Amino acid sequence: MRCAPNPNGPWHLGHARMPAVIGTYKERYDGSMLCRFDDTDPETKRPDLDAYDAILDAIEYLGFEADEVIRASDRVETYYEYARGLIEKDGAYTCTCPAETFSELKNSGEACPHREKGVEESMDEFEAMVDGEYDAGEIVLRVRTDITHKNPALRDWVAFRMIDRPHPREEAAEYRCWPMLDFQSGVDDHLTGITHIVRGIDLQDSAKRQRFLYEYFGWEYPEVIHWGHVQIDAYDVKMSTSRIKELIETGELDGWDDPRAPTIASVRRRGIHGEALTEAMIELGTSTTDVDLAMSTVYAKNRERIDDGSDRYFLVRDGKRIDLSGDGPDAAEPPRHPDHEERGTREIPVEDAVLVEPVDLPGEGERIWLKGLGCVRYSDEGFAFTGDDIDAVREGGVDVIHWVPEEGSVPVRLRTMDGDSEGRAEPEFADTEADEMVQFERIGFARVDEHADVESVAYFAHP
RNA sequence: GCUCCGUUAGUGUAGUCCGGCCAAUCAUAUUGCCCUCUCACGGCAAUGACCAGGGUUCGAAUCCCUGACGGAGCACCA
Repeated sequence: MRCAPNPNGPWHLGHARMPAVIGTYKERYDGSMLCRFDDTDPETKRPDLDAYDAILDAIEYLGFEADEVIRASDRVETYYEYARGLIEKDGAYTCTCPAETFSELKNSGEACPHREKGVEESMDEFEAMVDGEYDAGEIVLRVRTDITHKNPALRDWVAFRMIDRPHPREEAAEYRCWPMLDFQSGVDDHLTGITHIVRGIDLQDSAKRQRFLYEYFGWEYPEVIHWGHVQIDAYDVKMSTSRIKELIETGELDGWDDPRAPTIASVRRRGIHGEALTEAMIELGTSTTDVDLAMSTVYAKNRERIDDGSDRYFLVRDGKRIDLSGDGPDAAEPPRHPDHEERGTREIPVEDAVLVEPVDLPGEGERIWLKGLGCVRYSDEGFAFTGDDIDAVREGGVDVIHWVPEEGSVPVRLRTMDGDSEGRAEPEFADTEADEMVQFERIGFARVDEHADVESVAYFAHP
């Protein structure tokens, strides 16, 4: 099976589906995965040189490795060879009709005058195309199918066209005559021994077009299935490479890994495991209808993977400072993980003030339990220890909240899909390492990104 | 306009090919209860679907027809 990305930019979340599915099938049926970069359009879908590696990296993140990696732009001579073969079989002809003219003829089921030209003339003109003697738009090589086919999409489609702009890859910069997807992909699928093709419904007619090619060459067409588009809830940004690129250029997104971007790089930075994404993609199946993937499914799968390993910390966002008085402990020592006593406890020293989230503030005169520390009563003087024991909580009268000490807590920027929020975390949060997953109690899981002098940065993964 | 394809709970999915075992599976979501010094994890429960109408049949989510709705292609993009 093959994954045939166009390296015209880093991947968005929808792209994860292909490697997820074919990687899973490959493992299940002992198959092989080819990653073929279909980079045959230096103009409209111009390859991005950084994207080649970024895509391979994304595949690895999703939990797979391609058995073989090839680039269509390295194989142009091969495509020329098969084009010559096709012309010899009288299966293709050069055509100088302007696109619009041909389109009108085609739609009324009429052949253009070039269709009847001889093999020799087409061959000569094709060689001239290869030699770059034409400019873009002047000439194309068409596959002779059935000009009266009831489906207009299949009538004499274009196999090669001229492109003036050099390919960004140095190795391919000299070519001016480029194959279209249907030709290139069709030839490659056969040559590389692809047995099963999975692709989007937008390419439904592709298989039908390529069958004409396979017919001429006497090849057997692979099994092919088409799936619908994936949309993901939870994002305001449309899942489109060009759209995301645009938003980054205008500065509305910080980059491909901005938490608001529906990209692989983004969820990766948030600490979502590639395998969680893969599993969610697998469960979507391969139906031809459009599907909506709920991010909550991805989160649920990720939570299964990270909950056990994520130590707990307190983070207070937009903290409100409250004085603390009365007779209480000097420090709280809550467990690092409620299910793993052996990991020990955190130490949170407290002096005479704490920060709590504004929404957690109890009403005047009411009690609240500062987790790990004790019960306090709120008044205009601040919090005062009441000396109640934990039964106050067990009996249901007092809510438990998280908090941080005013002294010693560390500033944290929490980057989320809804924008950044600022807060302070308990002192030991400073000891976590970049890339570590933590759970901010009563907030959710986050990936530690960096500890800088001014503030620490964490990326919010999910509740 | 021409040509394809699809429609099971909020979301995804199983079942549809070979009609009965389907008063429809599983996951996720939501809600409630239990556990708990987190609104995590875990346990229990509840909610919620076969697009519509005809036909065939003893029997239809499953077969046939019509309609509605949705998607895709008809590019010198992939």
